[in-house]
Amino acid sequence: MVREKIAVSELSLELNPTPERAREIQRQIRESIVTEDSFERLSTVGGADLAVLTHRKKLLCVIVVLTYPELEEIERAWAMADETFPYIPGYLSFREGPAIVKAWEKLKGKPDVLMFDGQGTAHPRGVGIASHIGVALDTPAIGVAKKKLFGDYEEPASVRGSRSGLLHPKTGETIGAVLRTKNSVKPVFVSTGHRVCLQTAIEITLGCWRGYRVPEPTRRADIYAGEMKKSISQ
DNA sequence: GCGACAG
DNA sequence: ATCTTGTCGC
Repeated sequence: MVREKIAVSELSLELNPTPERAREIQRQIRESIVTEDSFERLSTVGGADLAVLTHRKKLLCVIVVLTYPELEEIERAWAMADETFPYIPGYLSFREGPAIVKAWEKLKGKPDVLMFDGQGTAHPRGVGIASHIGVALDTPAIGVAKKKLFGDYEEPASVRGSRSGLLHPKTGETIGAVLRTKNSVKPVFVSTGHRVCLQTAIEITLGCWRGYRVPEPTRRADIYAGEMKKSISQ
């Protein structure tokens, strides 16, 4: 069983996989995704985001850790990784994963749940970045994307907290939720990453609200990544 | 062949 | 993601 965990981690760290290889990795990762709550406590929430250093061909990842539900920052870590994979819809984790894992390893304390700027199970093959990295790190994770990648849905009511199901186009299975985090503002797409059920992922997303559409963990990480990028490229 | 298409 | 000023609405 220990051997298996190590094997999964190695899969996630594989760089520059061919399209076929990437699909094979996703098939295997998918089997390890846990869609039910599996964590002891929920007193901290982490948020990860990246900035691209185009000229240096590097990806800068920042992960912030906030207390929950107070949302007070207790740690911030960052790391840079070479840009070894292009952005291809459906394969985002292969591009951003390396930088995220490096930043994760720099954290003194790991958050109880990690929030990603992207999909979890709301993915063509059920393995969005939140699920892929969540499994690789074997940590609770949720996906909160600003746009849809896959699935059918109806617009949720305009009042904050309203939601509608994000369904698989073929099977009709619920793969995520379209959630209104702020009145009269475009909704976000929430889905299970790993070890957190959809219902809990929605609750956490709403619990991380500080008045903006994007929840605090990811929003803060995005701000810090942007500031760092600016100071570095000057 | 024509749209859709996380960051 | 990134490039970018003003502008419309609550």
